[in-house]
Amino acid sequence: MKQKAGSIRDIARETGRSVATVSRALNGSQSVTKETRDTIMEAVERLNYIPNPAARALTTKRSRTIAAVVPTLEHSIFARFLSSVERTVTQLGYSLVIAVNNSNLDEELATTRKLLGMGAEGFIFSGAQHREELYTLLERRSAPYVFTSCWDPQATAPTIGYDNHALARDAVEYLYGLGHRDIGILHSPLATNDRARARLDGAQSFEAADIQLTVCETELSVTGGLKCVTELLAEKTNVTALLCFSDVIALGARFALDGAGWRVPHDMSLMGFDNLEWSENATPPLTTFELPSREMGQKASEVLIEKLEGGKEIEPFELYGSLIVGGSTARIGNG
Amino acid sequence: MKQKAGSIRDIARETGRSVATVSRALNGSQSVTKETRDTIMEAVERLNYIPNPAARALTTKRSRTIAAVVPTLEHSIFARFLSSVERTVTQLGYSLVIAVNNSNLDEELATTRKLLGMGAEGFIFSGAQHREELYTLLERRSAPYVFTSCWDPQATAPTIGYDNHALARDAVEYLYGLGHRDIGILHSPLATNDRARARLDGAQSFEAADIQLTVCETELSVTGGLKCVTELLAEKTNVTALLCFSDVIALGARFALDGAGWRVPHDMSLMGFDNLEWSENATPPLTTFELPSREMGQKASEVLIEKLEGGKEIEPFELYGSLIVGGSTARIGNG
DNA sequence: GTTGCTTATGTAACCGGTTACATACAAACG
DNA sequence: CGTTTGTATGTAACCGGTTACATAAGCAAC
Repeated sequence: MKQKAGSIRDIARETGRSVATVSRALNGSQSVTKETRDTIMEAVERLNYIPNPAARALTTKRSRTIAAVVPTLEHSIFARFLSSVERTVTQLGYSLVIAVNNSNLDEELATTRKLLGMGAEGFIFSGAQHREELYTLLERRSAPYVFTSCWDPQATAPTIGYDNHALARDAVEYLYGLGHRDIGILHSPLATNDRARARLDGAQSFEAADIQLTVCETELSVTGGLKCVTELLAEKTNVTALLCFSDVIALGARFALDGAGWRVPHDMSLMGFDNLEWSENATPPLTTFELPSREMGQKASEVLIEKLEGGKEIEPFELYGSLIVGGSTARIGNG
Repeated sequence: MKQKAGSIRDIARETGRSVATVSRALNGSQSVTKETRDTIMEAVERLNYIPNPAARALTTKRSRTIAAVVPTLEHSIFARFLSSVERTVTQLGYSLVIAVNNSNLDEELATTRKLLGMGAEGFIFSGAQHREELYTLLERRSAPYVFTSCWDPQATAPTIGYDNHALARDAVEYLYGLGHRDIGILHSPLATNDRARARLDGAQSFEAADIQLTVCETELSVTGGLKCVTELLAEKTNVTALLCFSDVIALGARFALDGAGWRVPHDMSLMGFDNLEWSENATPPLTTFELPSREMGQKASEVLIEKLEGGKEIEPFELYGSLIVGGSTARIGNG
């Protein structure tokens, strides 16, 4: 039935060496004759031996596993980020365990406990807002962790990400610069997401006597954006530009505008956040922010692993988004 | 520095019981007095003890880890699938390790070897086309595995998925039924993807004397669809309907049509595959196939875990897609 | 009060690696 | 030639759980 997977002692017996020598050969210690090593490797190959990871982890106290906890997998922005985490982690000889917290901090805490109990050594979280117990738990186990998708040097753990507040402020400034004075802001739910909150705060921090912001909270989805804009258009509105804090919402907004016969950017400027793949291909292409998700995934993985390998302290690291100007925004009056 | 995480012997010492009793209490054996159990649990709580997963895995020979190997994480269709795998696996007390093979079978083989060496017990792959060595490897370690996103009772491993061939054939039949005789087919690369191949074969298996298929291979992306259709429109074409084997490609196609001033469905019918979130919200909504990704993720996880727990053999399982008729396709002449 | 049975707990072996320390043998040196 | 030094390998303890088996205590039955 379940044949016991060959152990290091089988290889030792097979080659007439001791387990210590086999172990050394496998781990590339240089105090092993080339000849011995070859004999051993040949047997390993032939018997298709794979060292038992649990046994190895037990002695070395290393599982070489990184855990990433994200709010959801349903949005490509996280998929893109995770893809880069996966690549980096794999390249460095680690594995990636992925868990979803459904934007629920208590669920996140429980999940993290499970992940620790599963052997995860380092943790990547989204955002800087978490349960106190989470920190206690991780610190007691001295597991390093970082926060991503945000930038805040004061946070409990090192943040590896971009400054949502500043980016949102820049977005408003950009629209203001084009002459827009009455701007609609579409953001995803604030309750469970400190990044959304930071963006909204950032937008509102832009000061000008004659600016007017109409804020609308909606579900983070195409449908959400669509509904929200449909409602907005139903009432008489003076809004000349829509700033969506996610391209997904912007796509919904775009559909709503199309459906109502509003032309972009002639009748309404439209701006997003994330630079998803479709954004640059839309007609007109969407003005949006390119967020450094890939760099973020890579950097977060690297610093965690450096910390695990060399004990090197993790420093917060700021990444920068860049404004991508597409044809979906226009100077007012010039639409 | 790295304080040694408390062990079961610490709990034993703390409570004045033996390690065996502590272990029994933790694992819910009923031959432990309620009183003893309470004492132990209290100490566990107080000292924040988490059993060492490696030690546990070493004796029980169980890691409770499932691995999912997908071609890429960059497409939401996989994210949606994985999201459901993650949920199911977590609910059943397992963890999910995710690996990406970049649509490369050799990379997949190497990755799988690594995952085995990391302790994964069960495997979920995409498609039914893999290296021979993969099967040998998994069988030698008697690790159960399933193929998803396809349906083929003859495959090397149980398939949990839908019949791409039949779905594609149905799609062509549907368009034919609307009067379309000259249909453009946009599919993703065949070389590395047996699902794409099955869909194309399925489309071509629809027999009618007067039907004409124009086949075009393109990258699986918005840009891919856009380029492909732009080229198609550049030359004079009689195609009246475009069938895209992915909604992502269909979105690119849609942008190309918009850009060239072709109205959907008046000048061109457009049909996709996947039913991504934006599809139903587009104006007009996209005609597409809803693929049961979530059910697939759930089912695949369940059968693997049942096999691991109870040794219950895994049976192939067919899931069904359903045609979603949107306004993007119309009877010819009625556009 | 001896025997037998049940139940709660303890002792110690074991899982499969890694590694400190011991050993054996060869080359180098005086 | 004896001693030193260095290199390749072996022996055995250890990591932190689980569990077969041993033991002890409690209780009923004769």
